Amino acid sequence: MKTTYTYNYEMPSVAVDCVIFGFVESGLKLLLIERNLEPYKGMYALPGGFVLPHETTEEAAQRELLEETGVQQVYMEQLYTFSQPNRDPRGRVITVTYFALVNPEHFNLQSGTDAAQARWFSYAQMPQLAFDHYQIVNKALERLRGKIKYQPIGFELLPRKFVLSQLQTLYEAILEMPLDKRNFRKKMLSSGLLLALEEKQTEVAHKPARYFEFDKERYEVLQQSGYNFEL
Amino acid sequence: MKTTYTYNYEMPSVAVDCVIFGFVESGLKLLLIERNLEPYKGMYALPGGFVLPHETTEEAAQRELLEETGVQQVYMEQLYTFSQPNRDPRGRVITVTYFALVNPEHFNLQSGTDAAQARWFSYAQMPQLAFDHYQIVNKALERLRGKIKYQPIGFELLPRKFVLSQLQTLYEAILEMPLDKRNFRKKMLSSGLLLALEEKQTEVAHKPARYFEFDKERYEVLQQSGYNFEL
DNA sequence: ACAAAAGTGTTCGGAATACACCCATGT
DNA sequence: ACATGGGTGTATTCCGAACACTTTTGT
Repeated sequence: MKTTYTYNYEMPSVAVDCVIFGFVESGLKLLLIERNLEPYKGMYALPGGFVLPHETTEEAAQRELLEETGVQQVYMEQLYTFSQPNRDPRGRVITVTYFALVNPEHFNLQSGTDAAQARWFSYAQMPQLAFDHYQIVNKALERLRGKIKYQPIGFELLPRKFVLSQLQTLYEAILEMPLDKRNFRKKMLSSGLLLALEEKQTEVAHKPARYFEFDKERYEVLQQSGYNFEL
Repeated sequence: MKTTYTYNYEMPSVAVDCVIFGFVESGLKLLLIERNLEPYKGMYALPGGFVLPHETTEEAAQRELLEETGVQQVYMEQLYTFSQPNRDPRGRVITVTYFALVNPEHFNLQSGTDAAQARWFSYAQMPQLAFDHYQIVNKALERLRGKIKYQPIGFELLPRKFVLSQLQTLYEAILEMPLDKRNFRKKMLSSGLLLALEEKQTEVAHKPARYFEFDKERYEVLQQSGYNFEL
């Protein structure tokens, strides 16, 4: 049941693009790919591609993410749909964008794969981007900042076990403001979403910190009963 | 520079659908249109249609809203993009949805126009809907409820001048919970976003209430300086 | 011993909540 | 005079913000 259709430049096609955030070297970074095809060959762009006939846009985003970076099973959420008629010089392309939070533990940019062309950039050091991707990144950042205040999504960016100061550094990086250590700990610990592990840091030149895990099951239970995480 | 591309599969087409909320007869209602074409002929559905080649999805939504209901210049916001491959029996249609808040003052369902087939329904009395429109309505309600707590969008649903009890009734209808009168007034008045008018109600069989206006300019100024409305 | 980050409590002010009666008008 | 919704103040509780010192480890 393969069919061939011809269409002229006026018909929209539908693509997806992903804004992938990672917390790398204590900073919030996003993943960009160097384009090796025209248009915008050689420029950096968001990972993405066209939606296939049998898949939802969500599935397309997951597939592209996997193909281009090797990452699977990440927190992903629909961001916004961009539809300026001239946003792609090849013709009318409407793009449904997603933002994803990846945990560096499950992630390695491997040479020899498609992901080899991918690099982490901080927002400040980001190069000029292809298409309207700069706009998309801005929208994603806005959403991430809004979201982190009332949903515990920060954990998606950290390794499974982490230390409270890492979590605080992450929040400070996203919100771009310093937070008070005692108040931050108080709020996090009292949320009941952190599972204290026995394990502590070793080989650090200071008092070793306790490791914690995010208690996802607990969060889901609490959510059912109308609980809402905040800050 | 017209180009022709060939694809091996059917390309999706792109539509828009609008969830239009109105505050009618002291209740939150949404506007549905009876379909007079197959598929789902005779069923109710959200107003919407296909995106034209030269317009953004936002423009398409505004245009459809105007064509089908005669309303212009309303608060409108992108909601979500739905892309289940089988959501439309005619073929692959991806729909970008919007939600809109209309002020009944600027709005009349006129017979003799396209809008004649439109009717207000409360969520509870809503008939079965065509396509996946029920899902879309649920998403819109969720968004409306989330949004009204931290953005002063309630005013978009009321006439230009209104009375505080109307505003409270509206909030109660959206949030589906009773609110304390004194606390509600305190918060609203202290927000600085309400402009007290000299005018009061007339011909009411009780103490006449003062009219207020939403001070939109003030809100925009406050927003610039980092202010955030809440509840 | 020193450097470096972990860990810990209390005070204060402002906001959220709960709550009940008098007022102005039309009938 | 009565019914109807408009309009008002206070006491209490809870939460966010500010703030400094001791502990544990490695070097």
